[in-house]
Amino acid sequence: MERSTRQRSAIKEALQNAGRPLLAQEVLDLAGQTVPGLGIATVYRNLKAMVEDGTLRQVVLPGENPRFELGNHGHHHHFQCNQCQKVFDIHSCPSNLAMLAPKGFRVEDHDLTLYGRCKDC
Amino acid sequence: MERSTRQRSAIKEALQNAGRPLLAQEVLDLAGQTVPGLGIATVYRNLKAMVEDGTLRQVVLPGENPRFELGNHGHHHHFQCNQCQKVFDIHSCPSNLAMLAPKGFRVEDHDLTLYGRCKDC
DNA sequence: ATGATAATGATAATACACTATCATTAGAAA
DNA sequence: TTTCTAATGATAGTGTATTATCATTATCAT
Repeated sequence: MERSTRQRSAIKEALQNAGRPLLAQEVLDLAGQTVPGLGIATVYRNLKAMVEDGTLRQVVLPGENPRFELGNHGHHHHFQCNQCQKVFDIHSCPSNLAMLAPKGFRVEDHDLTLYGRCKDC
Repeated sequence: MERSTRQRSAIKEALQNAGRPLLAQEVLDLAGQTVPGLGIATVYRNLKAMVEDGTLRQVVLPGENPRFELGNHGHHHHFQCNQCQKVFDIHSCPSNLAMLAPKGFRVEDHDLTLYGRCKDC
């Protein structure tokens, strides 16, 4: 992570352009259009490094492989399309979730995933 | 699944007594107290069969291996303790989640996980 | 432009949850 | 109790996402 490379730029650009969390394989497919021959090892290496330095954040949905999105978003949730399986950001958030927990349980955080049809499906 | 065995009974009993979703390994640990020598293959075999016949349901939280709980609960959500990692049922459910989705997205279902400290931690 | 070395790409290796295999054990019908 | 065979337990095998290895390439300070 000391030198700037075409590969790393293409990976970050792919995430920016997509505007939604991408699987490692999706990153390879998209960034690979900019940098032909891009290797999957390079994708994993850079995704990992960018998560560690805070550039990216991992998005893990139930039963799914990790996805990656830019790390400069605030707290938000996700929507997964039942048809195309793509994941989208939802920038609103329900309140009062803490009161759902049983007595004696302290709520510190939450994860919410909505499922349905995206606007393209 | 045609004969009744001590192993299968112990597995189902472990889930009933726990009253919360268990990992396959947790099922082995608990049911293994009733049936010494219980094998992990038997646990997986029976969990799979019981999910298929509806006796059990799989509970998958983000980044976690599948857990199993009795299948006769209605729609509900889960709470995971940040300390002991155990998962508990939450039998209430927030409403109006559908309105969180962007225009053009149709919401059909949702998953909610609360995180924090359970009453024992 | 050159040299030092970080980064890449191909692919072998790893990790690990889960499944298949198969000899042995044990339900349950007769 | 005998017999048939489903079920079990030990363990080898599998699938697959991710990581390590290493020869080669390309960045960038000089």
